[in-house]
Amino acid sequence: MGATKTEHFTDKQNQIAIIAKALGHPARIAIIEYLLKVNECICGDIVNELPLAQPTVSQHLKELKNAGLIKGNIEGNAICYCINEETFDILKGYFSNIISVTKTQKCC
Amino acid sequence: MGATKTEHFTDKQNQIAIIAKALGHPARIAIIEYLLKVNECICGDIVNELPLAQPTVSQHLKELKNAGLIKGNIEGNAICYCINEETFDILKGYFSNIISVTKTQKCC
DNA sequence: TTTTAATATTGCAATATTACGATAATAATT
DNA sequence: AATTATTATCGTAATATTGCAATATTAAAA
Repeated sequence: MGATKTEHFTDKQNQIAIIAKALGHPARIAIIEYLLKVNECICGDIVNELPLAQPTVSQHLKELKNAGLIKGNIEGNAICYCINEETFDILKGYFSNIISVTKTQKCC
Repeated sequence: MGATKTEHFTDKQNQIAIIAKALGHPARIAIIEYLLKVNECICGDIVNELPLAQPTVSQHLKELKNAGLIKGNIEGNAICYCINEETFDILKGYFSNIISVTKTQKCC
């Protein structure tokens, strides 16, 4: 025991959870906000911006990329990172739907 | 090492991360979707719905409540749970802003 | 081709999460 | 008062995450 019972939930539930989980760390939120500010940048820029070591930043970037929240394009020996709008659209749509349903409900 | 460096990030970044983290598990997404379907319910209903033991469900409800995603009202010896729209509004607003900014950007 | 620059990966310690059996707490019911 | 119903808490094992030093990888530059 201890491992998440992924197989008992729907693909959609797992998809939303994976994306949300990737955003569930302040460093990764800070990376997203930094990308939003500078449009695009390389890993080293983020290392200079955040109070974290290079391997740690690299790991956070990997998780954001795996969840589809950012894109990384190789440019010479560096990698250019930027936000992947599509995945944020999925989230926005998901939460918009939740809000529209709750508007018709009355809470206990 | 091992602990998140919360103090190095802004309150807003930590707030969004805490909410996202609470949604970062398929069981908690399933609980939200069930509440959305039935409007309100008690813990035992969720235990019957999900393939998880009662203490596990109780723990997940606690995390959702701590993050402000659900509300729990005592009704006799049971507790009536329902979605807390306000917190989802925060998320929707946050992601809407991200999307509107990225629309003006060009990715690498 | 050696050096430099930029990232990724490995390995590991510290910490956090997940899940559940056992048990406690609380309030209604008998 | 004893029983029942409902939920929370405790304790613990299994697993996952976080962070970083050391090292590897890759491609440009000297």
